[in-house]
Formats: sequence, structure tokens, C-alpha cells
Amino acid sequence: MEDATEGPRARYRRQVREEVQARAWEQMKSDGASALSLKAIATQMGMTAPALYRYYRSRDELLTELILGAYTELAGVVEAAAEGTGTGPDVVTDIAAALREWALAHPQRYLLLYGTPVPGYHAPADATALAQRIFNPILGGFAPDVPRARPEAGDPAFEPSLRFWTRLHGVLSLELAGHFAGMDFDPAQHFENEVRSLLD
Amino acid sequence: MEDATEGPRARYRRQVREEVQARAWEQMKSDGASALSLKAIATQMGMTAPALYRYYRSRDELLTELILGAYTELAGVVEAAAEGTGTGPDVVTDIAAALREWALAHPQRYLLLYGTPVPGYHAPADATALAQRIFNPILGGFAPDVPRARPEAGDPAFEPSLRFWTRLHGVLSLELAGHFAGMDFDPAQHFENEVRSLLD
DNA sequence: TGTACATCAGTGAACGCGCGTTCACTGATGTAC
DNA sequence: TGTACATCAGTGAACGCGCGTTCACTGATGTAC
Repeated sequence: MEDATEGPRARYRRQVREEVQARAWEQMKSDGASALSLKAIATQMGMTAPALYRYYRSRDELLTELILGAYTELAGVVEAAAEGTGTGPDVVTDIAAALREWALAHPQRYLLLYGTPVPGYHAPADATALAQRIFNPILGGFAPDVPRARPEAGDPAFEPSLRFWTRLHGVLSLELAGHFAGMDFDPAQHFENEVRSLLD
Repeated sequence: MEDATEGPRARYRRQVREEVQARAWEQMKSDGASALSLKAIATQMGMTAPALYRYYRSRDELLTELILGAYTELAGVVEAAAEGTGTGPDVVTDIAAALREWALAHPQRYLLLYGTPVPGYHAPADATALAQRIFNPILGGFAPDVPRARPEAGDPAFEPSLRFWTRLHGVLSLELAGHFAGMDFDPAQHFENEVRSLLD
């Protein structure tokens, strides 16, 4: 993060970009991803809208940075969980727990990555690589001793990992979108049950 | 549908409302739910925007009608599947197949019901009742002989039904949102596997 | 069957709003001598 | 340490756009006698 050669102007630019992102997430929290507005962010920061064009070429560029940032953040969380002590089933359980914790802490981030796509926006190519970075530790949890560069059809861990992804996303996305409202059960318990179902 | 006492004006009103809804779905197909626009629909129909206010009090009222309509449609599909001949496991399999077929045929409808909620819109109370109407046949598939009015905690079919919902939604929502793009596997096969996982 | 009237679908103008983005500019700030 | 210059963050005005919604109105259509 810190860079000794970073001059004052570069530092200031970084700070402004960070504040823009923070306010963007804040904005999405209340109004959803498609309500992301440069003008509103500028106003909140006490600036005029054109000023932000010194930092982002367009609204889409900001959106891209948010998506890549969220992917990177989640990848870090998942990798950290996988690298904690433990093997096999423990790894899977730990990754699942970390995933849920992150998703509940940052619902907009999770939904931006895995929810209904933002209309009119197309993800950049880098996103695919990051999606794989998240998938890899899961594969490692199911078949630790298989050497792999990226998920392949022949990988014995592929099917269980896919199950992991779709089952846990099923619970998380419905929970985050509020579709469990008014139903009389504990989502955390159901999530735990689903995690256990992956270990047979 | 048909009503002998329906006068020409009432019939015309019904037709216009139906066309509005059809165009609304069409519009969502390309641009997502939050792009729903009365003005655009009016233009497409060769009318001016204020004309539509003879048919809908507001954009929200149209959205409500779309949501309730989609719920009703899906409830019908699910009920029909459940009423086909067969018992126990067959019913569950049939409902799952019908659900997937409907979701793939009408992705916008499915995502409107179960995807990321439309920002700034709150579903009416009737929606809950319709959601239950969809849930009931599933409960019946897992424990046919239990009499029930609505899902309750003590119901032995509740847990398997919840699993049914979250697992299948996990596959369907990721598939519909395009998150399987570039991955080398067959979503239909994975869906089938997940359905089978529910029958143990 | 013919007319008079009430109903009501649709128009056109207007409102205020917020958006992304461009442009020529001002003025502060860092840097090189 | 002091000055001159280049860089660059931010402004203000403006563009064209689309939105939801209101209002007073026109004119066609169905209905009651």
C-alpha cells in the first residue's frame, strides 16, 4: 500500500479515488447498483461533477474498479481462510464461513459480483481471472493434492466445488435479497446444514 | 378469461393493459427491471405518455401488476406439475423440471421474483400469499400426507423444501445471470444432479 | 331507428428532476533552477 | 532560500437526454331515451 516514492500529488489522487469508491458503495447500499451516480458522489464530496473526470474517465470505469476491487477483496478473504491451519473438510468449512461472513458484511459487493448483472455494463476480461482466483482455494479444499493452474473438466474437485458454489450462493443470495423475510427459520443454521451436505 | 358481460370498453382496456405488460417484459429483457419506463412503453405503442395514466396510476402500479402476474403464472406452472400423475420423488422431480423450464423461458420474470430487489420498490402484501402458493406443492412433494394451510416450523417437509428452494435457486440464478459463461460444464446436468441430491 | 348526452381514451404543453459528459477557464501546488 | 514555470485539481456554464407526473383540452364512442 505505502510507497516511499509516492509524491504528494499521487497520494492525494489515491485518497480521492478511495473516497469516491467508499461513497459509491455507500450509495449502492441504499439504491442498488444501477443508481451509481458520479454527479451525486461529487456533490457528497463537496465538488462539482466534472472534477471527478480527473479521476475516472467515465462512470463505467468507476464501476469496473469497484467490481475488480470487490473480486480482489473476496479472493483475499477466501485465500486467507484456506491458508489457516487444517486440511480437507476443515478447509471447505472455513472457506464457507469466511464467504458468508464477507457476504453479510458487504451485501452490495456480493450482489455486484454474483447478483443480477448491471444493465448495460459488460465486465472486463480481468474479472474472469479473479473469479478463478476465488475458485482455486475451493478446488484445493476438495482435492488438495492435485496440481492445477485453473479449473478443468478432468479435475476430480470440479464437481464438488461447483456444488459448493451453487448451493451456498443459493442460500446467500436469497438471504441478502431479503427473500427469507417473514419465514420462520434460521438462515445461519440452514447455511451450516448446506455446508455439511458438501462434505459427504 | 372471457366474460360475457364485458362491454367493448372494458375489453379494450384489458387489451391495452395486456399490451403494456407484454412490452414491459420485452423492455426488461434488454435493460433490466430498473429500466422499466412508462414513457418508452407509450412511445412503442404509438401513444403519448400521459395516455397510460388512464390505465395505471403510476409506474409502481405497473411493476406491482407484473410481479403479481409472474407469481401467479409460476404458481400455476408449479401446481400443474405437482398435479401430474406420480407421487413422492416423482412430484419433486417434476416440479423442479417445470421450474427450470419456466425460468429459462422467462428469465426476467424469474429474476424479478427472486433476484436482486428493484431499488426503491416494495412488494405488496399479496406477494407473500402467492409465494406460499408456490411453496405449498413443494411441501406436498416431500410429505404428501400432512395436512397444511401454510408452511410451519413443525412441518417435516419444511427443511427438505427449503433445501429444494435454495439449491435450485443457486443453480438457476447463476445460470440466468450469465455467471456460468466460459465455464466448461453443462448447467442442465448440474441442475439434474442437484435435483437428485434432494431425494435422499 | 334516430338523436342527445355522458363517458372516457388520448393529446400537447408544461413542470422539475437527475443523469453523463464536454469545454474553456482559473488558481493553487509542486518542481527545477 | 527565492523565484519562474509547468502541472494539474477544480469550477461554471452548457449540451442533450430521458424520466414520472399534472393539467386543461378535444374528439370519438357507447348508452339511454
